[in-house]
Amino acid sequence: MYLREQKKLTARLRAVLRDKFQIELDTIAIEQPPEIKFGEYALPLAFELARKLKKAPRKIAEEIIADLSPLEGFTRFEVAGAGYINARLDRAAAARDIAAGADVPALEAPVHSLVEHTSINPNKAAHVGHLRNAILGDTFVQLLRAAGQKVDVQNYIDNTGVQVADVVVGLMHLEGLSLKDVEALMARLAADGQRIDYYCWDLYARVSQWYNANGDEAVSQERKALRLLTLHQMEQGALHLADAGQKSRETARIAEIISTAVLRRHLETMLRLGIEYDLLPRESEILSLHFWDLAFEQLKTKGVLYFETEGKNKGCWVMKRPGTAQAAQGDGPDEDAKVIVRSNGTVTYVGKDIAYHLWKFGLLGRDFAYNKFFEYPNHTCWISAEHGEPNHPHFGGAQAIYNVIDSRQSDPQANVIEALRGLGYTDQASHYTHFSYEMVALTPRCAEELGYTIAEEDRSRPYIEVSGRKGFGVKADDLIDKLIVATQSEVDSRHPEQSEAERTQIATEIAVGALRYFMLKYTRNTVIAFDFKDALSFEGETGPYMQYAVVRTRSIFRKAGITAEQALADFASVDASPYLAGEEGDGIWQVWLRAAKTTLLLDQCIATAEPAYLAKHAFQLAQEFSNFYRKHHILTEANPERKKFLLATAAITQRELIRSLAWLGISAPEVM
RNA sequence: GGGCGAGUAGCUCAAUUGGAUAGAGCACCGGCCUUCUAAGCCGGGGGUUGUGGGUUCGAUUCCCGCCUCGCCCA
Repeated sequence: MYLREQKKLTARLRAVLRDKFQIELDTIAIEQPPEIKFGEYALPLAFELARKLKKAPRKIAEEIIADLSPLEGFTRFEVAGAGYINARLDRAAAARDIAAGADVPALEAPVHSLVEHTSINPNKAAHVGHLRNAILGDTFVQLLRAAGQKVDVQNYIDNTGVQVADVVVGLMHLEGLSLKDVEALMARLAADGQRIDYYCWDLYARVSQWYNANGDEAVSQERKALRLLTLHQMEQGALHLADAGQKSRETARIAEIISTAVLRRHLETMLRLGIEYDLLPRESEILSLHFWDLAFEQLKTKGVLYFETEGKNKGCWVMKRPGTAQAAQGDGPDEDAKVIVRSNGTVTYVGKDIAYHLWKFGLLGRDFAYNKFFEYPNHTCWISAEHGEPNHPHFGGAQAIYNVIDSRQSDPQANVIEALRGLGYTDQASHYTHFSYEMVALTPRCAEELGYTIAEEDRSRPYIEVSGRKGFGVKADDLIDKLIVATQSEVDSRHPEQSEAERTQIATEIAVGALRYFMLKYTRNTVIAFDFKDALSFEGETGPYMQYAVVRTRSIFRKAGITAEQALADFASVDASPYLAGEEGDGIWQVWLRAAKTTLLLDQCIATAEPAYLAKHAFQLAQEFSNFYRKHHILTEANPERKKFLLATAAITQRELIRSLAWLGISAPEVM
């Protein structure tokens, strides 16, 4: 309702400005007055026009107002402050409208989007930083789908990278395991109910330590050479080169076993939070299907890449960095250029990423093959393959893409976008969003709680970066387990009458709600300094607070003996105007107005790629309802008409809160 | 050295993208359970928005300088 009326208002304003002043404004700022008693919309545009028209803002505002009314749905317009135009809605009519149904955002044409998130190196357990990524990504997927978009969810897997190689080195050279031994290890871990990702977490940290060789430089070099050799063997094996040899095949096979098993664990971990994927594109197929060769041709033909013949990048294929002017002729080599193909012929990460992104937009001229990999209750997650199953969904060829990748990768991401633009794909480049976010770090106190020794200079810092290499961090499953234990004891003591299974179900929903809200309440470019005290909090601005508000509405309808839908239907015949007037009415109207803004928030979150706004919206709605709940006792209301109105207030709150929470991936239990 | 981001209440964060009296949560103090679930509500204290200038009707927001911190690139 709010968004629709807002659009109506701005459309009328444009018409008035055109007729009266012959002015077209590209954007009309619209906001809410500081207090609800001033109206629902505030327009500061008279200030802007004052200059252009050489008139006092108040005078302009008055002239505009004269032509604004009558406008259906609005009762009056008035000038306030130094020249604001405040618009008042017909509250009773608006309330009927809100009760009748949620407005859907107008969609020009259904867009096919592709969201990539999670993308954890499959060599260790997921940690809190990965949770932020996956929760942000998954929430954004829900938002896009709510707006009517067709969305593919992809989780890119770097299964042939140096991090997987490190774990392979650990298995083969620290543990001295053969391929057969690794298979036996996997079977043993499975039999003991141990998590392979946890095993790798420790091994990865040990290998990283081992490379240092206690500071013995010569030994260290030797061990790092072993890492490169292993990486090389993995690539050879992935390419099925005829001369790969037995050793490479075995190394590649171990890498595949481990990375696939760890990947499966990641999917299980994320599924605990309700996060699902459609496709897992892997680097091994980008290599074996020679995506790069096709991209390289395009890049050379269009002149995006050029062969450097001088300077430090001599012998490399390079591209100019975004924002820098094309290197001037005869002005020496562009030393700042980004190397895409090294002088030894190997392709950099950015190079492979360019090829992959051409595929995402359907511009590469080649496709993956696909196999089924993971079954969810309602759909299948596919994985890239060299030779796959004949019948598979179509992936790639998206119109808009969102890459949920932390802010440290903004430089390579910018390079990929620049390459697309250089190739002439400007439309695609402008629909390429690096959905960037800051890392999750640990507070020094949290690090000490986990048993890590903290250097003196780190102790006074607000946060310490997690490091998989050092095995320093909070594992995702550990955190989820901890949250469930905490909520479980609370639910057990509050609801002894419920069955064990029901209590566990409720505890899990609350734990997930707490975790997801915790990761979503911060705006993307805020570093989260993780602390168990904050993450395990269920009071104040938290997921459970909002779930509790919904539970209260459920309880009301249970005792009232009607459903929320009925309450809204019953409200259709009520004249709410007496209950929406005056100071008391202002307070209740606040709840209605907030509820009516959900769709506006959905729009804003998508436009800015910022889910935190919706998280805040849901919290504020819950907060306003809690306030209302205390003040107005619904079930004991004597006036039957007013009771219908109060029930409707609870019903629209419930409807909009559940809708918003669902997009955030937070469910609302029956009781808690 | 270059690029990006950040600096707001004791702490953790917001601020509708330049608008009306800068708001929440936590912590602290005081009050409210015989009424729809107290994981709640109400009240209180707490601010020179890092700093110096500039732009204008108006700046936490935009521009320039400086300071501090983080990340990326070399």
